[in-house]
Formats: sequence, C-alpha cells, structure tokens
Amino acid sequence: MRHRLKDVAERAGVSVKTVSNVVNGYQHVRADTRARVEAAIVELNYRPNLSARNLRKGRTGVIALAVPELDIPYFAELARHVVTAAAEHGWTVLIDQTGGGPEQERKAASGIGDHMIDGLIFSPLALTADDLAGLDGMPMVLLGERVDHGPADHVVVDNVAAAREITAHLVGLGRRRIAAIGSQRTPEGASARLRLTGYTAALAEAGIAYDERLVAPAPAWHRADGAAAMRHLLSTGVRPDAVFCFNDTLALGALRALHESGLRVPDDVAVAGFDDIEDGRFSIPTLSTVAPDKERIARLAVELLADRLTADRDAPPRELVAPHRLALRESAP
Amino acid sequence: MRHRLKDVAERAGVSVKTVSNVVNGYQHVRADTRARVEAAIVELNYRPNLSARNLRKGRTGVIALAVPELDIPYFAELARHVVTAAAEHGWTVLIDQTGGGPEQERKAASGIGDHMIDGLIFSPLALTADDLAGLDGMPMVLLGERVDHGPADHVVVDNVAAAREITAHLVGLGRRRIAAIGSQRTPEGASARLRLTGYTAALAEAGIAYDERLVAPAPAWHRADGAAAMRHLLSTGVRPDAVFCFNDTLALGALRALHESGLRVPDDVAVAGFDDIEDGRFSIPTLSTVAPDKERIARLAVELLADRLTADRDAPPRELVAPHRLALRESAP
DNA sequence: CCTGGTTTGTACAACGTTGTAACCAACGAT
DNA sequence: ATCGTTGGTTACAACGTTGTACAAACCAGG
Repeated sequence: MRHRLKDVAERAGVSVKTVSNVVNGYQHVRADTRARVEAAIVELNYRPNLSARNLRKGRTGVIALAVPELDIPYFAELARHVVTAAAEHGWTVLIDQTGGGPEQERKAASGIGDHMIDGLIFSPLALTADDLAGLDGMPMVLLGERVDHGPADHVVVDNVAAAREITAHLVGLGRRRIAAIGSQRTPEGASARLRLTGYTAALAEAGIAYDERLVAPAPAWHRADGAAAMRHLLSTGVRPDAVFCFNDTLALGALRALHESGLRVPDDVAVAGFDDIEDGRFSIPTLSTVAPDKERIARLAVELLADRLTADRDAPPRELVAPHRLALRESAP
Repeated sequence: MRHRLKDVAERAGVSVKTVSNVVNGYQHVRADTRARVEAAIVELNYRPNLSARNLRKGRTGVIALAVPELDIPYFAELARHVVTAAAEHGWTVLIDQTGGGPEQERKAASGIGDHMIDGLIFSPLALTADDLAGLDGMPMVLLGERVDHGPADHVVVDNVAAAREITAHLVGLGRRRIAAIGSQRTPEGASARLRLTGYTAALAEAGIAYDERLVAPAPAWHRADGAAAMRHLLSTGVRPDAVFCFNDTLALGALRALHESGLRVPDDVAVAGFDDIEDGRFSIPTLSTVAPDKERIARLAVELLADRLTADRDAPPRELVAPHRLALRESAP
C-alpha cells in the first residue's frame, strides 16, 4: 500500500507538518524528532505524492522537450544531452514527439501545457510566431531557426556561417560543380533556407556561378530523401564533383546512391553533411560534416529555461548562438 | 492568467460541478447550459489543471518508457512506436534514460514511481528480479529478456530462434568460419547469452565445431565496440568468412573495420546484424539482419499495460512473443 | 524571576478537481 | 391528489501536500 504523510506522522508521533518539514529539509527540527520521523519514513517506504505536491506548489519539476521525430539521430542525440543537462537542475524531461506537421506541433505546444509542465524546450519545424502566441506565457526555449521574432528565448547555431564554411572547404578541395541537397520551399524549411544562403554565399566568394540545376530539394531530411535527390542529380546529367547535404542523414543517403551508381567518394564526388551524428563517424566513407556543439546547445537551452523560471519571467527574449566546427573526414578530407 | 473551473462557472452562471460535468462529458446536462459553459470555456481558454485532477483521480495519464540510451537507434525507433501506441490509449509517454547501469536503473524504476506515473514500460539491461520487487506493485511491462521469472508482464522476441536462423543463413551461404561479435559475461548480458545460444545451436546443427576464438566480446553494443571487436578478430589470425553481430550498431562498426582492412563484404566476409535499424538499409553494403517487429513490440507492451491498469491488477504475469523475420540485404544476401 | 527572542512544533486553510449525496422540478402512474 | 422516477443541478467533502499563523517550550541576560 501507498502511505501518506499522515501515516508517517502517526507512526512517529508527530504532526503531519513536522513530517513535511523533515521531508523538505526544514532547518528547525530537533535531532531526535528528525530521527524518529526518518525512521518512520524508511519503515513505511514513504514517497511523497507528487500530484499533491505539484498542486500545492504550482510547479511540477517536469519540463518537456518537443522534437519532430525521435528516430532522427540528431534529435535523439540532442534529447540525450537535454535529459542530462536537465537532471543537473533536478528536472525530469518529458519527451514529446510532434511529427513535425503544423497541426501536431501546435497541439504539442499548447496541449502539453495543461499544468503538467513547468517549461518547454521546443525544436519546431513548422511553427509560426502566431502559434506560439496562444501559449499563455508558458516558459519556453526554442531550438533551431528563429520563428520570426517570436516572444521566446532561442538557441541557434549560425547556419549561414556554418554552411558557408563547409561549402568553402569543398571549394578548397578544388571542386567547382558543387551541388546542394535538401532545399525546401515550404514554411518549415527555415534551416534549409539559411543553409542554402550560406552555400550560395560561399560560391559567390569563390567566383563560382550559381547553377540552379545543382540544387536538389528534399521533402524530408531522411536517408531515403538524400538517396533519391542524389539519383535525381545524377540522372539529369549535370555531373557534380561535390555535394553539400543539408544534414547528415541526407548525406548518408547520397553516399548510398553514389555507391550504387559506381562513383567513388571522394575521388569522383566529395560529400559533406551537417549535424555530426554518430553514424557519420563509421559510414563508408566516413562523413565530413558541420559539427554543432549539441551538448552546448542542450545546456544553454536548459539554462535559459531555468533563468526564465526562477528570475525575470518578463525579461526580453534572449538569443544564444552555440558554437560549431567542421569535422573533416574521408568523404571530403 | 490561468483560469479555473470556478472562473468558468461564474462566467457561465452555473456551479463548479456543472462545468466539471461538461468538461468530462457527463450525459445529463441541458443543451443550453452545456452551450453556455462551453462558450465560457472557450472565452477563458480554460484548461483543466492536471495535477489537481490527478490528485483527485489517483491517475496521471502518463506512462513512462525507460530505456538504456536514447541515441541507440533501436531504442529511438522503439520509443517512437511506443509513443504512437500510447497516444491511441490517451496516454502521454515520459521517456526516461537510465544509462543502463544497475544503480541508475534501480533509481529509474523506483524513483519514477513517485505518483507521477500510472505504469512503466521498461527495457532493462542490468535489473534483477530483486530490484523489481521494491516497486510496490507499480504496473510494469518489461521489454527484452526476462528477468529471472519476475512478477511483471513481458514482451520478448525469440532471441535464440532468431539468432539460430540468421546464423543458419550464413551457413547456407557456404560459410564455415562464422564469428560472433557481442558476447558478454556480465549480468547485463542476457540478450547476449540468448543470441550466443542460438548461434552455437545453428553451428551444431550444421556440424560445425564451435571455436571459442571466433567469439568476440563487446562491452557495450556501440559502433566503436563492433569495430574494435572486428579488428581484434582480424588481428588474431583466425580469419572468419562471416560474422554475426549481436546488434546492428556492432555490425556497422564491423563493416567499417573490415573496410579499413581492405576486406570485401560479402565476398571475403559476410556480415549479419540484429535489430533492423534504419541505418542498415543505407549502409555500404546494406546490412542483412534480424528484423524484430518493433511496432508490434510497442503495441503489445502498451496493451499489456492497459490490461494491467484497467482489469485484473493481480492476474498472473503474461509473456508475449513478438514476431521477427530475416531482412536479407547485401552484406549477407 | 521576569523579559524578550529564538527554536520547535502544531492547527488550519488552501491548491483545483471530482465523487457522493442530496435537492428541486417535472413527469407519468397509481 | 399522491407517489415514485428521472433529469438537471448543486453543496460538500475529500485527494495529499505545504504556507501561514500561532502556541509552546526553551534560552539567555537583566
């Protein structure tokens, strides 16, 4: 059976509140009373009822992390770091899978808020500032692209700079016909737009003409999409000598398609990705990529949320930039 | 501001309980009262306080899924399916990352139970039956190997049979020096033991002598461990012509090590894995593997938990076996 | 021995919800 | 006319916890 403060109190011969005080580490409890209470707690294997505590305190000790898909390695790795960082603040993380659609994201953002959650770390794809407005001031930190200039805190990586750097690296390898995989025209494609901007900037700096035929769209950023886009590029006859894929799973798909068509990487075509997921360190060939500091991103997000919860709830929203670096491996050494 | 039943009641000119009745879909509410209340709910953007509801009802509507590591693709994919299946029952899933150590798992199993959770789906590595005993009857479904004959419901795949089948397939390819990667002597290695059993059984059936030197241990089942184990096998001079890796990430690591040593897969060495993770469908070469029906596993687990919660809390524990099949691809066609 | 402060403990009332019991009206059956 | 029955609504009391206010016990210093 489950025991309550009352049971412990009776057993220890004190009042309910005294037990509560012991449980909460209140200072002024005589040593022997405290000992009696603690003994009773152990004997009864007492555990506080969190629902009751939450009701009373108005805090739940749970924050949510909402990501589009858990089985996209980038989000899984990110989730791990967030869980770790949150644990240091004594929070439990409720991981929510939005699916990435606008409707589901809206639902996740608002529906979750039903008092189960103290705050939210949200990695939105489709969400607009309007959607966020309906959140009744739920403390929130956004990851990834800014949603217009929404009212929420933000952790980003400098997508444009990163994309420019990795593209410039491909240029530095002597490549001139550099393709891009992953462009998106939909509103969800904020990351895609920024990375495309960086790509074109790097080409311009190198004096290479932008060729629309070298830019392949990808509806989602899964391996299958990367493979399909690569096959499409190869079929059109515009033979690239390098490809910058807007994330690593796209790149792994592209590697696969290149392999199937008998092209060698990096000899015939160099390949670069974005995210630095674990897979890319063991793929054949290993993957050159932009490595955002995921641990840092997670830590910053949790700290922003912590500030928002404890200190100024109405402070102006902050935007922090997490560092990135290039991880150069076999596919574009 | 956050509104309460009371606010809605005042606005609609009814009692708190009537609003509660409307919210909970109680039948006997006059159409016009219901309309008035619903209007007030919308106007105030009322959301029930779940902590209060939970306190009152003794249920939270949240189940936990505890897995060793989120960024192991198998668990991420499984998590996705569990979230989906749970949503159909109206549950939210709190995903917990145990880290796989005995101490942390114990903590996850017991600590989580602080009334935040109606039930638990647990994929333990290190847990023993004793650990589970301390759980005060928290409804629980275990995934993976049975923990002795613990008191909890169980969803498993037939590891022995599956390992036997995939090994037999390697035999069928004409391979005779078939290595195994992933054996573990630790108590956490229940899956490893079962898969090793299936492997040896298949060898015995084929009349192939068991060679201890062909069995490589792996402390964890990550890509790096697979690569290291493969390198070790190759360095000892016992040249295998096939490898059965106890999971896919090990196999991907092994592929990498084989590539580095200049061996061709499957020509020189055939490689097979276990789990059928997404990566294996795009690796070079694509990976032959045992494909457990992850969606089914998740669905069964959720349903077992649902039964346990609604019906007989004291029914004898059940064990369900989820189906598997062989997914034969390039690495061992 | 009193005074005034601190320490230690208690009673009570919330937090927001829902189950129970009860009430009042309107109804058809006796 | 009287009696149940049903539909619609309400008041009240819980669920288990903690903040507030206060009482009792204790400790110094005069």
